[in-house]
Amino acid sequence: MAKRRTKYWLMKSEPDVYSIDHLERDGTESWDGVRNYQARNFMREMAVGDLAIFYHSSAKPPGAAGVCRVSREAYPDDSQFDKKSQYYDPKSTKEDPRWSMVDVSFVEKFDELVSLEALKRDPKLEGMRVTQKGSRLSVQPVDKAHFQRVLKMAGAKTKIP
DNA sequence: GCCAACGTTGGC
DNA sequence: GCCAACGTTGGC
Repeated sequence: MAKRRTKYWLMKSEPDVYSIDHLERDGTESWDGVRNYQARNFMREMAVGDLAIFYHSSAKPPGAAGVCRVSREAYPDDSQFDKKSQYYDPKSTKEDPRWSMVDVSFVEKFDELVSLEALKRDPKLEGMRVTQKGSRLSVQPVDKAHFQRVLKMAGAKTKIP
């Protein structure tokens, strides 16, 4: 079977809730709590080995903080069945779970955050979703060229396939 | 199937 | 804290 080409993504997290430092500490974490269908569908397209920019949202400043790797493909998000969770979804059933999550593993924390402002300013990143006004999607695909460019701006050590 | 009301995201 | 830009919900 032909190997699927690595895809590239961007995943947003509020660092007050879960930051790249938390992921570095934990090594691997399940990406739960996504409650947007478009974002969920992107997670369902992910495969083990895909790489993602770990993006800090609602931060000062917001921006790209590091890199993580998909280490488990999409499976049901437990929090949708947990009545005590803020992510509980009474309309979801075990037979047909509505929400999915993937696991991600720590790859690299950038020496310095590449701010959203810097991303917006760079002509080579024109068209990148996260730089567009009103882009709220918390999980989004990134062109390989854009991904490489962000790594370069960050002075990242990660080499991409 | 339309659309108004409401809720959320996330930069500023 | 504000508010623009959506996405979702539910009445009709």
